[in-house]
Amino acid sequence: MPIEDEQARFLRCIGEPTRLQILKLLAESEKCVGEIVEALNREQSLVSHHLRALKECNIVVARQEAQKIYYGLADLRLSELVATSESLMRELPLCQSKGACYDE
Amino acid sequence: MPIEDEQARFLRCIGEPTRLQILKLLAESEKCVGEIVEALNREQSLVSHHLRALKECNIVVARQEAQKIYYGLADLRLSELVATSESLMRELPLCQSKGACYDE
DNA sequence: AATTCATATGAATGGAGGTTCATATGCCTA
DNA sequence: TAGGCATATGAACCTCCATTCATATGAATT
Repeated sequence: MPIEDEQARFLRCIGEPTRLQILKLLAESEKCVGEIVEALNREQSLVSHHLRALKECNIVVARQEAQKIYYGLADLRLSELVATSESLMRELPLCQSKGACYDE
Repeated sequence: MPIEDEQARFLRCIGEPTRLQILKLLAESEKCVGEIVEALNREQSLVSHHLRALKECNIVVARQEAQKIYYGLADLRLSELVATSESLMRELPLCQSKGACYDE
């Protein structure tokens, strides 16, 4: 199977709202599961499932400390990828011509 | 809804194998539907559906010339995004430690 | 106007994956 | 070793979407 299959898997792993929020959190600093759960206000099992997906794609690395497990970005360039994709999306042609889009 | 929803939509639009192939083709130069169909050896309707998706995300722009419709990248930085995401994926930690992965 | 070429559209199907619920694992303290 | 805290796992459900098939639109040529 061509490289595009793996690349698509990689991009889709990043391209999920909750996981994007997690990645933006981890771009600040590594965090344990409980901190992520609190910050996103989502179910613990949901966060855990997403962290598993990110880990399987090697986007995130885990470090255990007592009961807690700290997650961090596997590579600093991942936060750049997230940031540049966001700014690029905002600047796309039709977006400019139609005024305000992608409001927060 | 937060910006992450739109960003996820944008990244998932790029993160599909067939669409990635299309984007890499269009990174060379703009092409009409028939050329893309021939290059990818996929059904015409499938390519058309994917071009529609890319266009709705403003990733691609269309230009009509007689019966043919030429598609091109909406922004040159999109090909950079595709390329950097591929090289970044290849370099991720576990990938290095486990030897060859993402073979073509 | 009819036919052909180029592309788009719509419905139907099948599969992948996000979310929730319930439960399991594992580490720590008393 | 019991109990509680932190995280992971599995199944079930449901939605989204990639693909195919059949058909429609539209432009060019005769």
